[in-house]
Amino acid sequence: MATHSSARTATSKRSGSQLSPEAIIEASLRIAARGGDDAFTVRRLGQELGCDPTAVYRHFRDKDELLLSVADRTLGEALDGVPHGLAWRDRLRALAAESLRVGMKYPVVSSLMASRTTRRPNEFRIVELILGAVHEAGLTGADAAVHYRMFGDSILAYVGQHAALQLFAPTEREADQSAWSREYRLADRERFPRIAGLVEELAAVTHEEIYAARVEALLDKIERRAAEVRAAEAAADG
Amino acid sequence: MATHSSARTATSKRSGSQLSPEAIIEASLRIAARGGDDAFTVRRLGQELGCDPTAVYRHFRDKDELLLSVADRTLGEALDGVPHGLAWRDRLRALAAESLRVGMKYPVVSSLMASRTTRRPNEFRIVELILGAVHEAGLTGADAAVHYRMFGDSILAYVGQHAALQLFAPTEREADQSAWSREYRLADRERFPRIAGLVEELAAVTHEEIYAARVEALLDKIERRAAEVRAAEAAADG
DNA sequence: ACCTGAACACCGTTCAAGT
DNA sequence: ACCTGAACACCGTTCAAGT
Repeated sequence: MATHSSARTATSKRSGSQLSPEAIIEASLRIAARGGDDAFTVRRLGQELGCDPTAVYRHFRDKDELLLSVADRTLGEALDGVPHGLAWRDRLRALAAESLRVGMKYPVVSSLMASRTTRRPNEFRIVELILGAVHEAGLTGADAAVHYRMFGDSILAYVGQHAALQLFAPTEREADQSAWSREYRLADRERFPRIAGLVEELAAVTHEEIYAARVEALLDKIERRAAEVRAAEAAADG
Repeated sequence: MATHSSARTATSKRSGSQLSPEAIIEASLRIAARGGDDAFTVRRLGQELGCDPTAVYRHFRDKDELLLSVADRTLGEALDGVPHGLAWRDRLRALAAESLRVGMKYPVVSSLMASRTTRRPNEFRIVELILGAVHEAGLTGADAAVHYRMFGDSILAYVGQHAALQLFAPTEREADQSAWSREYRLADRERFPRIAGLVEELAAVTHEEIYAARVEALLDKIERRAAEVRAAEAAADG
């Protein structure tokens, strides 16, 4: 009896099952979605799994390797939200929207992945999707490659930026966000006439508007580049 | 004599001068530019200043307040690199280039600022510059505000993304970066035909090309939106 | 008035010890 | 074969004590 007493006091612990990479990834997603200061710490993960924090190192070389696996899961979740049968522009638009939605669901993950590649299956699927879309738009070869990177890297950066903001302690986030309606409202009209003249408009801009403008800028660029190439080829042929 | 012995053994310490916010900011810039794992830690800063690490808290409420002051200095450095007399497009292009250059000079700072505002003088100057440029492009009111945010936030996100990548330990950065020439080269041709077909082009894309495509996409968007508004106004007038 | 330095509550990770 | 838990080398920050 004495030998089981510590297991007794934490009845949720272990539940008889062995730890597995799968279980660790799923627990990571749960705590990442729950948010908070310790949204993705090894100790919090051990708590969620009901085991010693360091047990994770039996299944993943280090926390970074776990992060990449977890992140690839979130990429899959975003991908699954993109409907089939859309034309290239709507397909990329949907991918951008899903990436933001899922990214905000697991902000600690997307903020850490803003400049990373998972090099795992779901990333391959997303790359294939974007390459298919830019091909459908009319880009080939090096043009397709550059514009794929432009789109993919930008979405990653935007989502990571949004997510990092959400991770902030509410008080600091508020200070950063309310800058437009507070500090900027007090800007010296002599030195900063443009700011002074647009103070109301600057305070009224929403994240949705900004994200839409960013995504549309990228889609427009792909479309225009394809038109440029077509025009050049027509000129060469004629 | 005994009372001075500890000061003796560290002759570079204090050098008689009081600590000041200025001195702390400049020391922060020096260690941030030098890079490394402890590029911006309180302990490393104390070492650089030749004083106890916690002395910094006499002059800044916390590390975040110091970060914002340091970041605003880097914004000023970027701004000073933008030549006068350029037309709006070249002015924004120059700002984007200088932001990247300075951001990579202090990667630890720009990676931390990717989703932040400093709410300090040099940020006001940059906002004024961008607003002036979009106004020159032909945007007014809410359009000017949204497209300013689109441009400003995107540059911040791109530079932060680049900087975060550079901060990585070389081995991990290499793994992430070489993905295109390693993992992706091994992609299954059946499942990922687009990737397989563009493997060489994907591996050959440079950061400079990607950054140029991203920036030009934003500039094009501003120009096209202005043209749209002009066309709508002409239609309403005629 | 300002700086010091021990201390606290955290991190990720290692490793000898358990089972 | 796998997990445990003490320990290590770090963080940012607080606070009583020095000068």
